[in-house]
Parts: sequence; structure tokens; C-alpha cells
Amino acid sequence: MAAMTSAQQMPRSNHLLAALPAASYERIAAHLECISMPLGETLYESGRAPHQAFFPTTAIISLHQVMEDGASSEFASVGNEGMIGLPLVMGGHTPPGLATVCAGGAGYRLKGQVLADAFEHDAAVRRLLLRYIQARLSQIAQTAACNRHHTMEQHMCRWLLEMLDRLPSRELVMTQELIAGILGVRREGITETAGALQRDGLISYRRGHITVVNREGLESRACECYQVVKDEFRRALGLYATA
Amino acid sequence: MAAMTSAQQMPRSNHLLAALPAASYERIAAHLECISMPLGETLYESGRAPHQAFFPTTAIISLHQVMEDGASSEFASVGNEGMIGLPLVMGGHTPPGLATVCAGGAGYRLKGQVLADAFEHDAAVRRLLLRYIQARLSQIAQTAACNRHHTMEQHMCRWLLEMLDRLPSRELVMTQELIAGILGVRREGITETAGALQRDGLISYRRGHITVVNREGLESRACECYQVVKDEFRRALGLYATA
DNA sequence: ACTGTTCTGTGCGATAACAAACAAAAGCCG
DNA sequence: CGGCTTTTGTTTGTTATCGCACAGAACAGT
Repeated sequence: MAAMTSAQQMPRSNHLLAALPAASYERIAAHLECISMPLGETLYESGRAPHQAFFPTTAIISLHQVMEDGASSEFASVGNEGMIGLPLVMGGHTPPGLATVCAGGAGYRLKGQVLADAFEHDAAVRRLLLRYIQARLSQIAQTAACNRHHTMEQHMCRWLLEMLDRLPSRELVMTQELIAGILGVRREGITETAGALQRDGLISYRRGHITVVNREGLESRACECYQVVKDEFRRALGLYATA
Repeated sequence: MAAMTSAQQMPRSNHLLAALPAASYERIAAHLECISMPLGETLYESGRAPHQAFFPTTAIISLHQVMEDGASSEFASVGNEGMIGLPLVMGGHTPPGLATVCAGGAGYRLKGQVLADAFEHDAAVRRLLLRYIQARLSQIAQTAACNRHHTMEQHMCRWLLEMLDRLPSRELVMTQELIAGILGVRREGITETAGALQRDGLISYRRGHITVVNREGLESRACECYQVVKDEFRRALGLYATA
């Protein structure tokens, strides 16, 4: 965990925080700690009660469900557009599922109690988070349908785009093995698909690094789910939907 | 839509309503209208803004996402344990997706404004609904993973059990074609799977009717998702988790 | 530079689900 | 009863993904 600068004088590089009215933000800002989130770190897991919320700025967190046989599958990814720790405001227990850092980077940490209080007493915070939760619901629902109907290539293109939208650069630091684990498919499948995408000039990669070369190309080979989910989050944060 | 009896003197046959403290319930009860929900009716669709919430008692609603190419896939089913109309309290727009009645029956209808007000001003209502939303999130997340990893037979057994838990009888009135549409698979697949389950004495069926004969058998052939989701809802409603 | 480890590439056969076409019932209604 | 419609059953071939096995390449550390 890196240096703890107060977040007040920093740009609000997390869109969810940025969408708060100034008064609400200021009440929270003093409690935000700037931390680094190293690749592979687990922020939430089923057994452990959560006490912190996280607002990624450059990091990306993958939420996934793990099956009894060890197979797993991402149902949502969270980056600078959102937060980790919804159970804190929903007052329930820790849900099944796991939150792990799939792209190392930075983010803010906030004490669960501070968030819960803000949600309870500040209507603006509450409204925003509820809209965010609704977008999250759509995101997961779309993923469920995507998992049933779309091909591996479509899904992978979608996922690359989602990562890209949240990353400061066009490069992902990530092995094919890891991607396969996240998407819940075999590593060989990713090798093959990535090979095809590289052949067609959409991406280029070397051991543990993938660079997106042709974004439009990826968009045309991704499934509709990418755009659907993106629009939902834009609406939730009060931005206009894309044309 | 059937006769509108005030719900006050009726048993609270919807578990979510039943979980409310008496004071909170009474404030709402006068506004509950008892209605019938015929098979096939659409309660929510992407374009239309929602103005009503629904609390099924004997009916079951299937929430599904529809793809551009017309393919669709259920991501949650809602019966007497829950409600339809979460967007009303989350303050957002109508999400993508569709809510249709997949088992005809009865339920309560509540004006959206009444629900929104209760959520805004009554902390008990808010707490309960937030816990319910959390369970719904888990339900959808589990379905996403289920869609990726489990077989059609596992999924179908899971789904039959979920229907059974919410139905007054052991019989579903429903064609194989319809089931296939809900689960997002081919009708032939359902025919084959249903045939196998009948051969093994777990269910029996005739044109448009399926009767569950051996519940334990189904449980052993369903995937873990059934139990995981069931436990989440029990917790949300304040019941004990199963042993 | 050498060596070991971690990634990536490739080639099988197996399997689950798809697509389409058609046959056979089951129920509805005159 | 007899015909029509809807539902279910069956067949054949195709495709996407899996599971496994192993080879080659890239990189990291000594």
C-alpha cells in the first residue's frame, strides 16, 4: 500500500466520485486514502466481512463467481467508472464471489462506515449509488446472456474493450492463462483467439502483454454487450447515452 | 386483471412483504391491489417507463435479456419470494431486459410512487429492499457463471427446482418450446433432456404440463447454483441459512 | 551464457450443443 | 368422428469448445 495522500487536492479520477455534488464529495474526501492495488490482490472474498470500499483510478478489479469444482467466471469488471464494496451499503453479509485485481494500479480506499453513513444520511450519495447499483445489475445480466449466446471471440473482444476503456494506456499486462481464468475458458482457446486477432492486426502481444492496435476492429468483432453495458454506466453517472 | 380486494385482510403470501415489520407493512397494505397475472403477459420492457411494482404470490416472473438477433436468456426468476420493479427505487431509467409472466397466477400490484416513498422515508423498508437487491445481484451473478460452466441438464434441473419452490403445486403449465426460450437453448435440447429426466423417474410430462415426481433426484442432478441462490434469498429475508 | 521456469503454440480426439428437416403424437373443435 | 394445429420425438450433420499432451519460445536469475 503506497503513500497516503489526502485525496482532497487530487483530481477526481474516479468517475463515480466525480459524479458527486461538491458538498457530498467534500464530506467524504477527507477519508479517502490513495492506495496502490497490485495485480492479483484479493479485495473481497466470500467468507470475510468487508470493511472497506475501493474506488479504482487506474486499477481494474474483476468480480467473479467460483464454482465448487474450482471453475470460475467473471460477472463484472470494475475500474475508474465505479466502486467495489456495494454490500457495505446494502447492509447484507458478504455475498458469494470474489473481487481480485486483474490490472494493477491505483485507487482510493474508504472506510466502510464512512460510506455507509454517507449513504444513509446524504440523499445525493444515496441517489447516485442506487443508480450505480442499477447499472451493475444490468452489467451482470448482460454478462449472463452473453455467456449463453456469444462466442469466445466476441466475448474476448468485448472484454478487451472494457479493459481499454478503464486503462490509462493501450497495453494490458496480463498472461493468456490469466485471461482464460477470468473469462472462464481454456487457455488454449485464448491463445487461438488472440492469434487470430493479432493476424488481423487488431492487437499485438508478447509474453504477458497485450496491446490494442485497432480499436474499431475490436468493436466490430465484439458482441453488442459491450455497448449496452457502457451505455448503462453512462446513464447511471448522468452522462449522455452514446448516439 | 381480477377483482381488487384490499390486501389488508389477506395473508401475506409474498415473503418479501411478510418480512416487513407490521408498521411498515400497514402503511403499504392499503395500496396493494390483488391482481391476476396471466401466462405470457409482459410487465416490464426496455422502452417503457415503469409505474408499478409487483409482488407475485402464485405467479412467477422471468427476467430476461434479449439480444439483437432475438436470442434471449433468463437471468433471474421472481416469485413469491420477491418483487418486480427494483428500478422504481433505484431511481434510474428502465433497464434493458424484459419481465414476462412464465407461470400464470396471482400477485399484488403497487403504485411505483408508493413504493418509492416508502423506500425513501421508511428505514425498515429501505433496509429490507437493499438486502433483497443484494440477493438479486448474487442470483444474477450465479446465473452468469452457471451459463458458462454448467450443462443444459444441470441448468434445467436447477430451473425446475426454482419454479417448484415458488409454485403452489408440483405441476408446471408450460411447453418445452417455452422452457427452451427461457433458458436460451434449443427446443430439441429440452425435449431430449426432459425425456432423460422422465426415463429416470424424476419428472413426468404431457403436452404442456410437467410434473415433478422426485424432487431429491432433481436436486442431485442440478448444479450447486440452485442452493447458493436459495441461501442468498433466505439470508436477505432474514431467515436462517440452510444447514 | 546457461538453465530452469513460465508462457505460448499446436495437434489430436471427445463432447455438448446447434441447425434443419421431418415424423409422430396429442389435443382442439367443428 | 375426422381434420387441423400445436407440441413432442428423432435423425443427421455441423460447430464450438473442451481436455490432454507435448513442443517451442521468451524471459529471469545465477
